Order: sequence, then C-alpha cells, then structure tokens
Amino acid sequence: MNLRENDTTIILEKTNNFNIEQILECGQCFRFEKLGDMHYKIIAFGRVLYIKQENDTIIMYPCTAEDYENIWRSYFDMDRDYDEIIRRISQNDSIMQSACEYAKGIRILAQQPYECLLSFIISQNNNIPRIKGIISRMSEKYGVDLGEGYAFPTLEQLNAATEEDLFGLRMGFRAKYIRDCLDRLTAKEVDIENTDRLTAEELLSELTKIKGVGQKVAECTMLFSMGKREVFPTDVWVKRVMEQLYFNGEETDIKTIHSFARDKWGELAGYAQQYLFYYARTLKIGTDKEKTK
DNA sequence: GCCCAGGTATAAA
DNA sequence: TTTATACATGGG
Repeated sequence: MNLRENDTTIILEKTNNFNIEQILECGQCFRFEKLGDMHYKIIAFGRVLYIKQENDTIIMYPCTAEDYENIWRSYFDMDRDYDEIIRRISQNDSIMQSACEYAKGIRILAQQPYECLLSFIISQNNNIPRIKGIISRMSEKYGVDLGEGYAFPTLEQLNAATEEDLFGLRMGFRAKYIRDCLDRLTAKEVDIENTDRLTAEELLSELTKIKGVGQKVAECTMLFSMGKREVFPTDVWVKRVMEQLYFNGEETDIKTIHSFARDKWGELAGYAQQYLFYYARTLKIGTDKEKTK
C-alpha cells in the first residue's frame, strides 16, 4: 500500500479489505452521511472527514498527514491483516466463507468508548435510521459546531441536559438510561477509559452497572471501541442468520450462540459476528423477503 | 392500522 | 432460575 499526500488530502492506494460503504453501513457506527456512490461524510474525534473510494484508492479530506497518523489510521484499523483474519475464521466453514466473501471490505473501527457506549444505549430496540437521527439531534443541541457538522457532545456538555431535555430529543425511554450513564461516568463509578488490562468478562460487569446497559450494548461497546475482539454481540439479525445457517433452522438462545461462537472462532469471534451481521441484514436472511444474491 | 428495529428492566412464575 | 411484558418512536 502506497501513501501520497498534499496539504489537506490523503490518498491511499492499493488498499486491501477496505470498502467504505461496508465499513460504515455495517451497523458499528452512526455518525456518517452518504453523499454519493462510495462517498461519505464522517464525524468522529471532533472532526469532519470526507472520504471517497474508487476501487482500491481512498481519498480523505480535509486530512493532513498528521491527522491520518494520529487519528484515522487507527480509527480505520489500517494496520490489521484482514486477509489473515478471514482465512482463520472461515477455514472449514463454508457459511463463513460466503459471509466473508460478501462482506470482505468490512473493517472494525476503533471508535471513542464514550461515544460508542451512548450510541449503543440509544440503539436498543431501535432501528439504524432513527438511531442516527437521535444522535444527530443530540449533537446539534449539545455538541460543538464544526462548521460542516456537530461534534458528539462531551460528558461535560451533555451534563447540561436533564432527563426531560433528553426525552425532548425523541429518544423515548432511553432518556433515563442516558442520564444514568452520564451520572455514573461523572461520578467515576464506571471507568471506560482504562480498559486495556480488563478482560471482556470484567468489563461486562463494569459496564452493566449502568441502567440500560445489558450484555448486547456492553459487547458492542467493547468490540467497537475497546478492542475486545472476542466478544460476539448477538442481535436479531445475528440470531436469525445463526439459527438458519448453523443451527439447521432450529430456534436457539443467546447462551448457546455465544458458546458456539467462542468455540468456533475464539479470539476472532467479533469479526465473524460483524461479517454475519452485514450479510444477514443486507440480504435479509431468515425473513420472508429474503434477497437471493 | 400493523409489525419491526444492533435490548433491557421489571415482575411474575 | 427462566419467561412474559412494557417501553417511545418512526420507517416500511
């Protein structure tokens, strides 16, 4: 992979396993806007980034070499060998081979834990377009104006909001959960910054102290912002695709799915999960209007 | 109008 | 311990 640059644009050439549409639309983050085919606007780390992809060439702007090295390189997980991951999780597994072939451009982003946690609290029993809307309204009202968008509000900024204020953003019953989360982070009852030394199990019990945070929200937060690649968040789509393809159409439960995934994919289960999620949701696998492609 | 959405808290059995 | 239900909102 070569890298060229000028003042405000970064161009990456010959990238592998990078598809900006799949990366953004696979349900791991919510602060992006589609501008055109393979052309997106992202807000993260208090910045607006435009990104356009043509085959294996990626253009990012405005972006200095320093921005790329300090922020976006790790955000897009550029130093990971995804060929190797796909090889390992799909060996002797024709189902995972299909999912990886379909979604081979996915990368698991390294988001900020605080933003990720709040976003996935909002995500519960909710759909992606509406989740994006709620987070967008929250950012417009409480976040910093970046000129071409609003930053995700900091803990200090959001602390100005009462539960009623949050409810006014049309997040519904999740308002009390967000308020509880903010309170516990402010009181430092829950620490989401220094998590590298904690196991996924330890982090699960830490995060689930927060009201409205159960296993699923905790696992998404761990996978998408804390580098815990072994967790296997299991939502309705993952459950569906697992039941249909791995459990022969039989109904099963989360526990069974988790131990199956841990045995089969081990420390790479998070990647397997994300390929399956995109595969299942995009093709509507396991529903009556399932797409055949 | 109905069903569903990257679930969880709470009550009841 | 497991199972049932409420929860706010809006897209399809």
